[in-house]
Amino acid sequence: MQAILDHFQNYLPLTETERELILARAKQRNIKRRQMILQEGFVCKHYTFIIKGCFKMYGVDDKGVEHNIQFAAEGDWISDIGSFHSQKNSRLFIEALEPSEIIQIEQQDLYFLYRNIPKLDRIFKVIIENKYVELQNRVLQSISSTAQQRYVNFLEQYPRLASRLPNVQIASYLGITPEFLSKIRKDLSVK
Amino acid sequence: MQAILDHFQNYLPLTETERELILARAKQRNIKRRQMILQEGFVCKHYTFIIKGCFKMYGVDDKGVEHNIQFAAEGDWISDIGSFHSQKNSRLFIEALEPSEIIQIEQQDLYFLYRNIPKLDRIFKVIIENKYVELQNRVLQSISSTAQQRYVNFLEQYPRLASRLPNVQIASYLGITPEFLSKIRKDLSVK
DNA sequence: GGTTTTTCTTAAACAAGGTTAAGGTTATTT
DNA sequence: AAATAACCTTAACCTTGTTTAAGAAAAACC
Repeated sequence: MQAILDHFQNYLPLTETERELILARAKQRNIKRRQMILQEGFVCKHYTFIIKGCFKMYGVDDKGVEHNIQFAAEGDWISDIGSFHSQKNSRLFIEALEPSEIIQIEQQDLYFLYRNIPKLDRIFKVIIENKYVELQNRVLQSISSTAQQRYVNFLEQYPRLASRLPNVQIASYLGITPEFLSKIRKDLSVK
Repeated sequence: MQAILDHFQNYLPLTETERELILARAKQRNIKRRQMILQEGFVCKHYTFIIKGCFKMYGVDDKGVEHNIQFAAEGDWISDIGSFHSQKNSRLFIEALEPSEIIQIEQQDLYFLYRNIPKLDRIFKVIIENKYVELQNRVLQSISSTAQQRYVNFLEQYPRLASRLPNVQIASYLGITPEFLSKIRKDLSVK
């Protein structure tokens, strides 16, 4: 549980009282591989912080194909922010790709923490600003680059993830078929 | 200038003192069509709020082609958040598509406001959360839908923007050529 | 109000990426 | 340890989107 305090303290120092408030409202869980912590049609009840392991967040199209919106590993947050705040049903899934350890905070608890620790507004503002910049780069890539460029870029930007994830998952993240990714990898290895 | 106070007060009420602090640090400007408020190779100095008019934010690839990352009109904020906070050179441009009126806050002034009005952390956290959700939907679309679906979706989601922008700009935003957008429009009109 | 610049469209040839199907390999599960 | 399921690759064929070029229509500028 110390992990989440350390995480916050990377951004701003916390007092002993603040740390206690947070710990009282954060719950630790173990998650099995393939287990889902959010499913389409349900409200996203938690902000989830990953201590260990790896998750994917994805949508499923009318043909039943999964499309990976995001990966998250140690030290990342994952949740469907839209559903979390609006309390409307999500159209997304969040699923463990590995056996994982997480810390979860429920919506009402997080709101309580925001009210009692104003610092947390700042911390989460900065966290999401960073995620926003990342996502914006991804949008730019997706409208301006070929699949091969996007793949090479993914390898450079997330080497740890790349070596840890099956190519099927990476292909889904890049918006291409596994077959085409296979071709790209062949082309790259020939060069 | 009242516009920016109204905007903040959509999120949370402000005291008279807070309103004065904000006004003292926000500067109003008029911008001509085609004028740039950010260019590649420069640091993004301001958070910009749009009172009237419309802007595009874009990157330019090695062939000199522009790729629109984002449009922003009345009531929106626009800035290269990454460059703004890191004070590193931006790789993006922000350019007026129409004669516009804006309010700008410099980095040091915004940081001053954050320090003196903790509420603003909350307000900007919520603003960027909303923008994050929007962007995430766009990523999902871009990895899961055809150009035609993305165009139809754009028309539905941003009807005001769609009728206000030239198709060339929309094509750039969708990640397709103007020629292909033209074909899509023809196909849609035949149905 | 006329001129220049941008915008929109069409079409043919081409490239990027998808689909289907099949076989081989590596992980997981029991 | 065997059996099942997931993963990776190849290749032929098909679809989606790009390129190039050219002409018409509409805006913006002076």
